[in-house]
Parts: sequence; structure tokens; C-alpha cells
Amino acid sequence: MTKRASWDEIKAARPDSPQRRRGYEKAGRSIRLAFEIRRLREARNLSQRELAELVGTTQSAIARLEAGNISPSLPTLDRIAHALGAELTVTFTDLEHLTSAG
Amino acid sequence: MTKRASWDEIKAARPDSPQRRRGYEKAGRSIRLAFEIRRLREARNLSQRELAELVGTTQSAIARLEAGNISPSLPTLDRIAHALGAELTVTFTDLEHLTSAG
DNA sequence: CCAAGCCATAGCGGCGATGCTATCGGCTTG
DNA sequence: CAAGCCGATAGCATCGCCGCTATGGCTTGG
Repeated sequence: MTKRASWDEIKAARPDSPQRRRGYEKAGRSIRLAFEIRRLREARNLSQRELAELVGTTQSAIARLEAGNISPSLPTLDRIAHALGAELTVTFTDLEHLTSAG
Repeated sequence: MTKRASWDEIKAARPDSPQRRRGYEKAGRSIRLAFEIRRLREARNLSQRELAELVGTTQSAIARLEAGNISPSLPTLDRIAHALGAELTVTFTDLEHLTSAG
């Protein structure tokens, strides 16, 4: 059975391999996160070195994150968030129930 | 200079190394994300194998994620979200401006 | 019983993120 | 100029996630 409803359409509408989106989406989010980290850090008047100490790493690691060229792991983001007095939130937003394909 | 305000207190109040929190926080979020993925997948009436195909991976990889024992990477979560018609959101919530230290 | 589909798990190789050291240029302060 | 702090970057080792194959247990249906 498996009444897949309109999911077969979605499958068909898939333009190219999912891997294509990888670099794209990933880069955008990384840059945004990098900005967020820097923003919060400077709001606290912390240097990269000081934040690194709070997080439990080194200055170079923080600089690398703020460069935005990589996709940080959730544990790393979590530790940084806590060190900055913030909270990391990761959520899935269901787009199907909103648009209902209309 | 660097008027660090009450941040020296936070430093001092830090009970143990940041690495201690690692496994703790990480596990909680991983389990929640695992649940979310499974919930969305079943809402679409997709098997692990079908979702794997949409994502561009294998059934075992999906099962591994839904097991919740690991901390998925953001690129992986992103691809899964898209395959499920959802959107991944990662944000920092600033807790300082809310509490203002009492 | 046998076949087919579902999910869980183990093992292995590859690769990206992380931790670390060291270095460099810029800026400020004596 | 010398000293000190700042941030960026390179190089390297290690760790963890990921992709993949293969297997086993479980249920459903002939």
C-alpha cells in the first residue's frame, strides 16, 4: 500500500541529485552562523582568545569558525552558544502542512 | 580595557571543563532530532529505504540517524529536511538580554 | 515453510571538523 | 623601536560522521 499521496510528484520534480544542494545550502548557513558567533562574541566584548578559553579550545579554532568556510558540528555550536550565554536551537519546519501544494 | 561586565563572574562560576557538557547536551539534541526525523518520515508514509533514496544515501544511514546515538552534521540534516519537505533552522537564542543577570 | 518488506546493527574506508602549535601582519602603547 | 594584544592562516594528528555492504530479527502473506 503505502499511499504516498503527492510524494511521487516530489520525487519526480527533483531536478538533480541531492548532493548538488549540499555545498549551496551548507555554505549559506555556515556564513550566517559564523556571523552570529562573531556578533555575540563582540557583544560580550570577548576576544577570540577569551572565548576560546571559555569554550575549551584555542583562538585559531574560533577564528576558523568565524571565517565561515566550514560547517560546524552541533556539539561545537552548542559549546560556543553556552560560552556566549546563548542557546542553540535546531528545528525542522514542516513546509507541507503550510502550503498544502497550493 | 574591555569592560567585560559580569563575564568574569561567568568564567569563575564555570564548574568544570566545557568538555563535560559535550556528551550531555549532545545526546539530548540528537535524540530529539532522531525523533523528529522519524516522525516526519512516518507522516509521509515513507520507509527508511525510500527516504534514503530521496536523500541520496542508504537505509542503514537513516536507521543510524533515527537511532539517535550520534550528532548528525548540518549538511546531513539539511538534505534530510529537504527530502522530507521540511526546512532546517539553526539559531542562537541570546539568553543574556532576557535575564539581565537578575 | 518460504518470500518479501521493514528496521537494527556491525564493520570498514573516506573525509571533513576539530584541537593544537607556530607564525604573520596590524594596531596600540610606552 | 620594543612589547603586547588582536585576528588570520598554515600544517598536522586525531576524532567523529557518513556511505556502503552484509547480516539478522521481525512481521505479513501465500
